[in-house]
Amino acid sequence: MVQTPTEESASLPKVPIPTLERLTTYLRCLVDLGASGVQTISSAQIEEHTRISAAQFRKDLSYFGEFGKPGVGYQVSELEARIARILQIHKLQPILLIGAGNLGMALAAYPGLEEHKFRIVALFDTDPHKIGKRVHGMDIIDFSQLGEINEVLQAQIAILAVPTGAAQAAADTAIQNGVRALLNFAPAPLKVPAGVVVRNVSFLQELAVLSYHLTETEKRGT
Amino acid sequence: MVQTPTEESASLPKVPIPTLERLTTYLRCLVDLGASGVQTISSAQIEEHTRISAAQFRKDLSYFGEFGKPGVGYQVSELEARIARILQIHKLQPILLIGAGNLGMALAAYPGLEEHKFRIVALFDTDPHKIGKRVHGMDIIDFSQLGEINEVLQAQIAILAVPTGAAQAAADTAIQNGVRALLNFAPAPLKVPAGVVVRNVSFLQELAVLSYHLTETEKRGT
DNA sequence: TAGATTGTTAATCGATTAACAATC
DNA sequence: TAGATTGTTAATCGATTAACAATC
Repeated sequence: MVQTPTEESASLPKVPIPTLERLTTYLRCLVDLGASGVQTISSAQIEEHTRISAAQFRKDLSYFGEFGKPGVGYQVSELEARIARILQIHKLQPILLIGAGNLGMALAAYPGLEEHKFRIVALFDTDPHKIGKRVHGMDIIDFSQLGEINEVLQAQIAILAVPTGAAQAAADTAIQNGVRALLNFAPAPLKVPAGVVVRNVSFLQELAVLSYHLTETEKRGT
Repeated sequence: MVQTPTEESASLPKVPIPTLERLTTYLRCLVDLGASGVQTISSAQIEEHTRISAAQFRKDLSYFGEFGKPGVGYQVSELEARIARILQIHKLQPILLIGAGNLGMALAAYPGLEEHKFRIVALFDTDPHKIGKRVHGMDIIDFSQLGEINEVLQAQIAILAVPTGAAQAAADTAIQNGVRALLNFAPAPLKVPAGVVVRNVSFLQELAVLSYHLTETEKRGT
């Protein structure tokens, strides 16, 4: 397997979103295995640990090149490094956090982010009572200063933890100032220009799906 | 259109998860429209508001019965009520919240839950420093008392906002005491018996997908 | 070489989109 | 009746699963 120069770009085979989501699961599994001294693993072992089928694992990796040796398996440390690189979290990934309410604060305090090379580098709010306060080693900054701040920080990812009504405006400002990817916690469908990616997280949606299944399983059981 | 007795059960046509997720979007849209006095809407208007195609909307509804009148459209109030019923949020849906850390507290404080008929009825933790404290009108209860508490409360949904290492044990206890649906914030794949539903929320997964797309859009752009 | 396990191709499954007959 | 819009069927698209030739 020769290290082709444009391994991950080439002809852009369009990676399915579910594949990208599973990549983080593999990565976590590899980190754990590596920490416990395992050097080499097979796709069958990945299946045991993650409950994701061996076939699915191999198919997922195939979007990005070749990673293993037939008859042998995968080298844990190499695979780990390459997946991290694919997800752009081999180096620290700076993030703007907009909204210093309950959710924003909880996210700012979440240690898992740093472990995965995501770092919240600035925390914005519009509430004068909050601006200037220190949270988790960061000052809460006036949202109107986002532009000048991000000229320095150059973050491309922003988390929106603002009320529904403020989400679109916050997104617009972020995008105007260099942000190209948004994690949106407000239950409002954002309009963004081409080239900007949005992922929505909705607790209500998740709970509603669960709630529906309560009746479903009831019926099947009876 | 005759109101068949078992409209939503019948032959269990297996509703796709994406359909259930979109149901909450329709519901929110209908609530908004209803509040602004709209009586009747067409699937085309739903598309305008939600960016979900009219065809998709009609297909989604078709899993649950007939809701509209050809040539006329849908009655907002009726459709709203029926979707709420499908999702089991026409009545208050009680929820146990396990873990009173930053995330747990933020969720306990989230007003959106009550608006959608979800109510956190008890908040558990194992930390003696937290037990007994009052948060948002609720006492933080010793996790070991979950069983006796839920004998009274009879909640079937639990939110797990605990550290990764504690997730499986917390899930097991919850399930032993009547919980049949879990919203899991820990990045660990839970093992649960048949009949129990789990939804996982992973900020890291979301951020990783975004992070990947930064390079992708770069390449396409160039 | 024989056994193991990969990467990939083909078959299956499921969800979305498009088209249209039924009906208000 | 003519126009609008539904619910459903068929066509398309995309992701997952299974099978296997290539290869260490």
